[in-house]
Order: sequence, then C-alpha cells, then structure tokens
Amino acid sequence: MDDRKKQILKAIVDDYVETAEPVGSKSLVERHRLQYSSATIRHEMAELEEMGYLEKPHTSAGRMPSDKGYRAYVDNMLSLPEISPLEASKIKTFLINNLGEARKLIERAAEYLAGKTNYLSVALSPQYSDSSLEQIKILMIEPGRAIVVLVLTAGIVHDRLIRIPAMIDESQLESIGRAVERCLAGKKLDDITLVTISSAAEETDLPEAIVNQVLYEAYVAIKQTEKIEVFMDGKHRLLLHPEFRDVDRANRFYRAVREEHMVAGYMMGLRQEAEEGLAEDCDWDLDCLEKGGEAALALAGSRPSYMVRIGQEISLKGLEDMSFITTTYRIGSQISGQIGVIGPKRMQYGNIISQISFVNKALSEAAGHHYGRDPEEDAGDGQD
Amino acid sequence: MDDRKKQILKAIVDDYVETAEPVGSKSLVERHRLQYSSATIRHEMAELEEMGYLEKPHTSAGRMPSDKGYRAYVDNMLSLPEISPLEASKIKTFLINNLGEARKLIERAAEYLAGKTNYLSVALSPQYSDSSLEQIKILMIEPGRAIVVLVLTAGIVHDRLIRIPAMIDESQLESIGRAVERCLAGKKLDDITLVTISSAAEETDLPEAIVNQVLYEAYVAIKQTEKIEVFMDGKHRLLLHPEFRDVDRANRFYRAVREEHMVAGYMMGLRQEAEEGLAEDCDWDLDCLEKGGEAALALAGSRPSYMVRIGQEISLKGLEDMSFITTTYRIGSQISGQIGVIGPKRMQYGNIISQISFVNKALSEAAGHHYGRDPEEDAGDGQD
DNA sequence: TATTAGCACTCGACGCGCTCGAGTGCTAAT
DNA sequence: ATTAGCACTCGAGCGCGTCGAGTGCTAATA
Repeated sequence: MDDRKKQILKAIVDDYVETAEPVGSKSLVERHRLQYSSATIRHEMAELEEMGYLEKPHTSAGRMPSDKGYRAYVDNMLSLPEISPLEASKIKTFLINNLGEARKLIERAAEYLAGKTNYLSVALSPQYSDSSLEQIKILMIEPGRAIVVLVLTAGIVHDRLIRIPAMIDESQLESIGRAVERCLAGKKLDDITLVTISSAAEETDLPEAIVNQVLYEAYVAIKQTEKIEVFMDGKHRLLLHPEFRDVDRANRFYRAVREEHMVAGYMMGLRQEAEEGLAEDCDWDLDCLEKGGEAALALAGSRPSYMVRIGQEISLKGLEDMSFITTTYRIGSQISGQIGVIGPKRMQYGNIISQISFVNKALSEAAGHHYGRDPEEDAGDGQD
Repeated sequence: MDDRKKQILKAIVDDYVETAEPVGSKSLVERHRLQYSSATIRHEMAELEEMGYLEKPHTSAGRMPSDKGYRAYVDNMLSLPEISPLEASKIKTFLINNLGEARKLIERAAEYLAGKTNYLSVALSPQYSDSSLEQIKILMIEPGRAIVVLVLTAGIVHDRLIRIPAMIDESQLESIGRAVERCLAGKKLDDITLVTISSAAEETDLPEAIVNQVLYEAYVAIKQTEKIEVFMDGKHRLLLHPEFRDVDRANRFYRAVREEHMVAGYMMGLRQEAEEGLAEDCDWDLDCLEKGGEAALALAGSRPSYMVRIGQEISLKGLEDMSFITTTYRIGSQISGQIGVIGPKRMQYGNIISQISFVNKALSEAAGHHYGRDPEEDAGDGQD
C-alpha cells in the first residue's frame, strides 16, 4: 500500500469515526485539503475497496472502513495524542491514597476510564496466584466471628470475615493465627492448599476438630483473594453512540457483556497471547519508535503495550461488531491484571489507546505509592 | 371521586404503563370489558381530565395520566403483587453470607433491584452516626502501615488501612490500640471527636507526637465509616424504555443522577419527612389493611413502608419527569439506610413497590443472620 | 337523569411519489 | 497519472392523500 493510499485511508477512518456517516470522495478532499481531485480519490478509494480496506453500504453511498481497514489504521497510521499535565494530575488525585487496597484502586481506574472515554470500561482485579502470602493474621471480632487479614507481595492487603467455633477464645485464636502464619508465610498463593494449611494444626494444642474449622475458613479466605473480580463502568454511556440506537443491538450487547466471567476469561486469554508474542499488535511499539513521532515520545520509557481487537477478531459471542482495547497493568513485578475498554468499531483509537496506556501507568504508580513515602509528609492532608 | 371514575383511572394508568401510548375510550372498554359504552367512558374521561387526573397530548388523541393521576393511583388503587416463594429464596441466596459486611450487602441489594425492575436502583450505605463503636483494633501490617478494624452495633465490621509512624513497633501499636479501645468502646460514633480520642494519649507512655498521629489516623478511619456511600445500578437499563429514546432527555437525566450526593441528600430528606409523619404516602398502609386485600396480607406483619414521589413532587433538578420510590431498611434497631428505584413516571408502581418492600425485608433479615446461627450448622457450605 | 348511538371533526401515522443532493463509475481529454 | 465531465444510483426529505383511532356534541332512549 503506497503512501497516498495510507493517507486516504487514515482520512477516511478519521472522518468516519467523527461523523458516523459514510464518507465520500468530494467531502474528503475538502475536509482534508487533499492535493488531488475527487476523481483521483475515487480511483484510490475503489482500489482500497477492492483490497478489502473499505466497504460501501450501498452503490451510491460513501465508503466506510472494514475491519481490515480499522486494523491497518491501528497498526500503521495511529497518532497518539499526549495526555495534558492537567489531566495527568487529575487522575493521580483520583487514584491515590489507596495504601494497598488494590481492589478500590482498580475500581476507580475503571470509573475514570469510562468517564474519560464514554465507552464501557472493564477492569479485572489483579491475579494474585503468582504472588506470595507475606502475613496472615486472624483477629477475634466476637465469639463465633473473626476477621482474617492477609498481606501479599507488594503490600497488598485483603481481609475477610469468617465464622469460627463459638467456644474459641481470643488467646486460642491468636495461637492458631500464629501457627497458620508460621506455616504459610512466604508461600505462593498457588501453592497453598488444604493440605498445606492443615499442617498448622499440629503446632497447637487445641482439639483438632476446632482448629480445623478455623483453618478451613482461613483457607477459603485466602482462596477468595485469588478470585478475579470484574469491574465494569459506563454501560449506559454506550447507548449515547449512534450505533446503539437500535434497541435490539443494544440488548444483544448487554446480554453478552453481562457474562462477566466470559469477558474476564477473554481478557486473560488476550494477555497470554501477548506475552507469548503472538499478538502482532505489539509490533507497533517498534514501528512507532522508529518513526519517532512526538506521540511515541510522550509515552516512551515505560510505555505500556496494549492490545486491540477489532470486530470479528473478537471471539466473544455478541461482541463481534465492537472493538476491544486492553492492557496489562502491573503492581510490583509479580502482580498484574487487565484493564480495557469496549466500544463500537467506530472508535477514537488513538485517543482511547493514549488514555488506557496512561491509566495503566498511573495505576502502577499509584499502587507503588503506599510505601516509601514519608508518613510525616502527608499527615495533614487527611482531613476530609 | 366515585367508584367508576376510580375504576377508569386505574384502567387508564394500567394500560398506559403497559403500552406507553395514550389510551382511548374505545380500546379501554374493549381491553377491560367494561360494562359501559365508549361514549360513557368518554364522558367520564372528560371529567377526569377537568379534575386534573388526565392529560391529552393533542386534541384527538387518547388520554394519559397526569402527575395527579399517578398520585391518585398510587394512593388509592394500587394492587401489590405477591413475591413468589421461588423469588424469595433467590434473593436470599443472593444476599446472604455477609457476616456483617454491610457495604457489600447493600451493594448487592441495589444490583438485585436494578435487575429485577429494569430501572435505576439507588442504595445508600447505612447511617452509622446513631450506632456505637463496640470494638476498635489496630493491627500492624508492616512498619509504617496498619489496619484499623472497627466493630459497630449489630456486629457491623469496617476496616481501613492507615499510615503510622515508621518507628512504632508491634507491641507499641498494640498498647495504643488498647488505649483507644478503652477510651472509645461503647461510645456513639457521633460523640467521637478529635478531643475524645486524644484523651487516649494519656494512657500510654509513648511520646505524645507519635501517639497523636496514630490517633488522628484512627479518628479519620472512624469518621470514614460515617460517610454515606451511594450505590447505583442499572443506569443503562433506563435507556431501553421508550421515554429515553430522546438522547437529550437521557443526557439530562444522567447529568442529574451523576451528582450522587444530591440524590443521597434528597433520599435522606425524604426519610426524615416520613419519620415526622409528613408523608401522606404512609396513610396507605392503613387503607390497605382495612381493605384487607390479599396483597396487603402478603406483606403484613413487618411490612416496610415506602415513599413514592412522582414527577414534579421530586424537588431534584433534572428528575422532575421521573418517579422515585424509596424505603428505609433497618439493620438491628439503630442502624438504617435508604434504598430505592428511579424510573419513568410511567412505572409499574405496584410491582416495583412490592419488589422494594421485599428487598427491604430481605435486607434486614440477611443483615441479622450473621450471628445467632450455629457455626457447626453451615461449616460445610463454604466450599465456593 | 344517566346512558348510548350517531355523527362531524381532529390529528398523527403511514404510504406514495417526487425532488434533491451527495455519492458513484466510466470515459475521454490533458 | 490525473482530472473534467457526465450519466447513473439511492437515501433523505417533503408534500399529499388516506386511514383510523381518537375526540366532543347532540339527540334519542331506558
């Protein structure tokens, strides 16, 4: 594909994304002040159509990009707007102050992304299977109830209420807690099983039946943290886009997206593909660096990579006419999760990708912020 | 208003709610097998219009209910469908297993309500100002970070991560924790101030500056629990109703509802009105009992009362053409909050009110369930 | 007096045909 | 290789007539 074709395709995608209407040769020339006549453009457009990059809804209408067209656009002619410093500081105050409550952090990131993009945002809570259990404490609430507090790699804290035998008193629970901690501290979550944890029973002098129940509940609490949570925000925003005027279509979409675990599974699959280097999207990173455009520079350094799936490329029932952009955020070196955006194919790819990459970066930073900071320094800013 | 007029008004509201189209005299007679001719009905309809219960979009169209019409319907001719036992058990499994994590419970209740009604559900987290602090524990996570665990009236548990001076060690923190507990246990949240809490400093032998910082953070954690959270679900569902075809209207609505604290404030205002006996809606409870309809019986006993605000009755900018149904749920005797539904005025009042009342009841029950239950009994059902 | 049949009237929805304009592809000239 | 010119296509928009579901009014009826 020669340069001019690229230019034309880019212009068409840009226009179509903006107006949601098939774009014709004449208006294209006018809007972009192209140095060729509309007839020439028509020629090129006809060829682009033959090559499969464009489609016509009917004979005498303008062209709109096909899936392949969007793909080429995303791969080769994307320009990534820079995030303004104002925006940057905004999101930081939006996300900060988390102190290791990763869940909340992710939730807010999803919220932000939905608000910023006007599409549906999806975020998965981090996968903790690879991280290890640094501490586990069991604290009595009242006879019969206790709270388990888990500290994972990178200082992530989780807790959960559990039921315990009513006859256990505070000191007994404490001794069980210590036993569990001795037995599990430093272990990978993945490696913790009912068998591992039950070895803690031997370290106490309490009746086995009683201890075992506590251990079981603690085990469930640990496993619970491994469970991936899905946060979605902005469902209603999609309905403001013209492609969703059709109620049936909207319903089809919502039915698909309602199956949160399906979406989550798909996102995790994408991530794996990317890591195995199968995802060609990642090539782009190099391309862009070579071109050395200002956009690339903006995110250079630890620029997060992202994945784009367009239309039929999405193998998730009900989302075949959407686009799905995801990225993998990291907290520390071992903990990571996915965050992404689902929108119509007619999407502001450049903008959205910038936003996602940026949120990704902000997320990693915010997650790291809970230690290393001098407590004195912000003792005063907590008044609310 | 005589009986026939009531019958007709009810029929009109029912039809209009179902079809979203102005209802005419003839179709009304047919659909409801009324024993009068359409001419008679026309007479009555004309009178009802004159009385302000009905409106016409234009001369030769059918009638639709006015705000006043809906009001009369809700006050005098509501029939509340019973919730099926199947449904009842469903919601219970949906809400149960909370062990005092009230937040989560409320969130799920909102989720359920949105799914069930296809409108927007709004739930406020409980107001804890009236409840008291039973326990407070401070637990070391790592140097510089700790977790505060609060147990309130009725066994509600809250926790929050805080930053502490890095030089404090575990035993020191523990002694501070004990001092705080001695000082605050049993106090109403409302009565806890920076002054109250700082009296705990005297009980320890640690440098005051250090202790004070921990106390301050603990104070913030306590005050945080008093902050009312707003959960909304089902925003996108509203867009499936015909009244939201108009994008402008939808946007106006979303802009209004986005101000969560506004909505929350309004709901709390409504609640107060109800408690002061100003809300005439509550009269209905008596009416209905007297009538002794089967619907009333279904919810009899601890039937929760609800509030309905229709159209202009809602003094919340941007919601003047909606209806808002709310109810006050209770956890124990002192803790309570609000849950409700916002939808178009053309709403299935009876159905929604049944649902809301039912969720209310289920909520109170589920919240109570975390103690009093024999731990042995359900040791086995925890296996996810 | 309350009810109803009958009738003239109103008005939006719908279908038809027309024009308009933005688009196309093709061809011949530059 | 580019472009001016031209014939053609097709959806959007408009005007118009018809249809039907609605109205209000009046006079006859139980």
